[in-house]
Amino acid sequence: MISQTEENYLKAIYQLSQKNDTPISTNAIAKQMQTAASSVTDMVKRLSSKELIHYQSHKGSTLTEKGNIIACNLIRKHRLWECFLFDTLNFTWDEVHDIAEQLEHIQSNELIDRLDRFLGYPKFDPHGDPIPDKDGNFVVREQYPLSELSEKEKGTIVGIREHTKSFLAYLEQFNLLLGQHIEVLKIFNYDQSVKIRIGEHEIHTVTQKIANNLFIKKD
Amino acid sequence: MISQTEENYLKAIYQLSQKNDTPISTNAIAKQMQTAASSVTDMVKRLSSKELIHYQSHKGSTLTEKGNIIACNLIRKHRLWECFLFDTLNFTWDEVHDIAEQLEHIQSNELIDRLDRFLGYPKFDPHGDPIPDKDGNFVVREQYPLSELSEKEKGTIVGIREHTKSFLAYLEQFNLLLGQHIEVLKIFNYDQSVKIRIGEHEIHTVTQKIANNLFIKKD
DNA sequence: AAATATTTTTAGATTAGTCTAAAAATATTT
DNA sequence: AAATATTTTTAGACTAATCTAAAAATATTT
Ligand SMILES: [Mn+2]
Ligand SMILES: [Mn+2]
Ligand SMILES: [Mn+2]
Ligand SMILES: [Mn+2]
Repeated sequence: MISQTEENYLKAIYQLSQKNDTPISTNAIAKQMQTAASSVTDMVKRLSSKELIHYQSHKGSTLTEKGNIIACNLIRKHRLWECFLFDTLNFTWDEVHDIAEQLEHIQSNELIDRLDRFLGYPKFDPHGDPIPDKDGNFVVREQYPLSELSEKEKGTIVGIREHTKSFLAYLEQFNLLLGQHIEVLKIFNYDQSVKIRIGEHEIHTVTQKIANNLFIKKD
Repeated sequence: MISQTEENYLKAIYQLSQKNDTPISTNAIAKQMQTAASSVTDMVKRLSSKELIHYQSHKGSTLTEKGNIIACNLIRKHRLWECFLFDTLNFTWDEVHDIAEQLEHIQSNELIDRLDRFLGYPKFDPHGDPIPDKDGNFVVREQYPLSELSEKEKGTIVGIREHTKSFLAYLEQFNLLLGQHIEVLKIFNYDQSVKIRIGEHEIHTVTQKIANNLFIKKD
């Protein structure tokens, strides 16, 4: 059996591997998990002996096939529970993550299958992140950071790069929610800020930082 | 903070206290929790130091006000999750308990409030057991074991005394499910077995043991 | 009341997961 | 190439939760 703690380490390694193609350093895991590096060394040895990761002293860790399946399934469970919390129980998108962190560890394949069916086999979670199917396949979607669109281009908000509470709160404030239609009205050369129309009426100018963290599907 | 293990001990003590009005013995807890008695001694000392139970060496344990609130809330969560699994995800009543054992430990009052609302504030779980409200109040229901009904009496199945898989499987087999209307046709003096009509047409004779474990609300 | 049986606690060990401080290995700068 | 800085591992300790075996306390039988 695999413990919740072990699962969390596998997930951390999985997530760090998305950004980075090289083996994941002990320090990087420590930072992600908010633990001491020495704790990580202990844990990667254990995970390695269970053949869930490849680990070489001083050279970092990568998931094995087995480890990858577990991590991917954890992501699947996390995101399906986020859908449930958002769609069914009407939590807001900034509230769902913390509860899903707990729910993702519930052990029952049947439960996840039935939850998936109940939710209508969603392909994306409330943050626009793709939900892998049972075999770990993700839907890929053509999307661009808002900062890469040109003036006059139109599209729909489909995802976000950052998931911090403060970013989510900002977006909520200005109604920059998933599914909103936007049009790029003007790009200011001076600081790369972007003036957009949100929905039918609202006009708002966002900084380059915001524009960089908002994913748009072009119409 | 209180750990899942501590919660499970509190629940065990709570449940044993329902049947028994005296302090709960270390051995009784050990049996319920399927652990060594020495492990229980360690744990009751810890729970006592946290003021969740009253414990005196060699004299047993009882819940404090604080411990009782936690245990009761755990029961509430367990039963609400069972409702969700049964009503919303269409699990059968013999499947829900094991998954609810895990779900009951999810920490979020907001989640339970919303789940309660979503389910329509149910008063009883899929086994007919009452669901305490936020303040720990249970609905009391006038019910009798089938074995206490007389010939010709009619009623509705509203609960069960035993919760074992084999008992649930038996009841399912003969359609003796919650909400079914029954009528006592004949009580056999010889072995106290009871011939009943189930619903409109079915006729079945149950042993005294079965009759004793089925709760009926008289019409 | 003494002997015997049962229950409960203590003693001592183990495992998972964590920490701090020191040592060792690797990377960077001079 | 040597000195310095950074990263990683080791050493040793701690807590929660568990166990077995032995000791102590309590209950039952004779
Ligand atoms: Mn999340
Ligand atoms: Mn998400
Ligand atoms: Mn149950
Ligand atoms: Mn139940």
